[in-house]
Amino acid sequence: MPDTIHVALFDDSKAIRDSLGTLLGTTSGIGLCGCFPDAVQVLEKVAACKPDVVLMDIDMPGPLNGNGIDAVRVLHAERPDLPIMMLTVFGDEDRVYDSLRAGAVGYLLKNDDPSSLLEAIQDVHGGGAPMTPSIARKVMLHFQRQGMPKDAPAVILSTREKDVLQALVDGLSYKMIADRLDISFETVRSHIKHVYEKLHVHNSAEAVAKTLKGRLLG
Amino acid sequence: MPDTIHVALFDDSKAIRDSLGTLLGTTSGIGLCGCFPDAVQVLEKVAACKPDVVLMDIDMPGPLNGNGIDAVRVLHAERPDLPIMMLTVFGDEDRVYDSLRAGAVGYLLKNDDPSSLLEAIQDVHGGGAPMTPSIARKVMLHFQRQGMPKDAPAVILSTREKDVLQALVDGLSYKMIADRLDISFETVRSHIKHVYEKLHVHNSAEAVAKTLKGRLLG
DNA sequence: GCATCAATCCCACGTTCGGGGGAGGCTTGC
DNA sequence: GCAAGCCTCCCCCGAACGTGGGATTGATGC
Repeated sequence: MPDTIHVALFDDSKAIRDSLGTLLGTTSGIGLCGCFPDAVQVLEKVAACKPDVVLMDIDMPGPLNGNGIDAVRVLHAERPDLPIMMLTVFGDEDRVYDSLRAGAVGYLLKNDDPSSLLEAIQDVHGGGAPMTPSIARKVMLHFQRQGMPKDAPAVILSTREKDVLQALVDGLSYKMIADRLDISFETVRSHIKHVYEKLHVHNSAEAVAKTLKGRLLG
Repeated sequence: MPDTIHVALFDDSKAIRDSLGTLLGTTSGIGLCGCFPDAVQVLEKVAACKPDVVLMDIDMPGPLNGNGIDAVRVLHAERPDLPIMMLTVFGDEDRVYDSLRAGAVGYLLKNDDPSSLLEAIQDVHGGGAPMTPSIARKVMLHFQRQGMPKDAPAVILSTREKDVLQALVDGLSYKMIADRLDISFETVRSHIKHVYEKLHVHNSAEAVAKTLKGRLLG
């Protein structure tokens, strides 16, 4: 049966392993080729059972610092073409996001209904990346941030505006900026107000982040 | 009615405008605030009808080089917080992908059933980014491509301290950080106090700068 | 058992920011 | 000439921040 999708499952919860394992093992078109309570020596385990798709619990205790994300990093580095899907619970978006950065291609909720799970596995095996809109949005933000390689500068700052922005990046307070540039406190505020408008930000931290990530300054 | 989502629709097909417009106009919780056959002067049109969400046909003729993607670019540059969703047909993945690069946050198929459309609009308005697995996978590839070289941490932050620091980099206020991490405002302040001590900084701008320059976070 | 530390929460206090105005002088370009 | 943009300065005012003290719980380590 060449069109059977072989799945390896990593989860420290026996209940999950049992229920998910049974579901996967009894579904036509999908076969459970390995089932593990931890991800130590994940490379060896994967090499042994040769899965097409890996399901990895996002929250697994173990020597790999307490979750499955490091296992994803290791596995993805070694086997970049092997799709990994995270198992998680509702509301754990930050770690899902970290997992995606580590190399996972998607995730599914442990309490999704069976048909969704199977559909997601087929999506992944078929080259897709199932994710919810809110996760997708986080990915999009980072994706678009570097979307423009060498395009227009996008934001045009005046000389003085660049000066105060640089000073912000250097961690100076408004008062210290005024001193460095030898202008009044109010002028500093005025420039910063304009910078915030142009960058579409609302505080110094965001301005600095956008500046450094977008290389707005020399 | 503060909980009504105001939608602006751009599509050159009268049939689509009529059917979609009627659907949106008659759904409670959603209001059609503008409906246009082209995207010329898109900024003015949007400014006039003040939508919460923009629906943009991906394939619209006009002076803006033949599709709605340039309109997205223009609109997103000026109004980065205004979510734009593309209207497309099945199998048009490359242009959907281009749209996402241009700043759209999601897309929907013109022949999706009405409930999916409405759900997607609500997703987008709620900060999500609805997309299909195959589109998501394309995004993921580029997203993971720019894996960063990991240097020495130099400074050891606890898990929670990294969380709040990341939130600072994202431009959030203390209040918003408390909300994101589901902890109290005071706890956020406490964590940030410790982060500042460890990084030897005295404000958020400096902390963000040191973080991004030193690659202290994943 | 005890020390340590991370993580959570609280209070008080002054300082700093952020956003909303406005205004005058200056150069640049149409 | 006049609009537009930049640079400079000023006011008000509320919200947010930074720093100084605490406290409690739980896990970890010796």
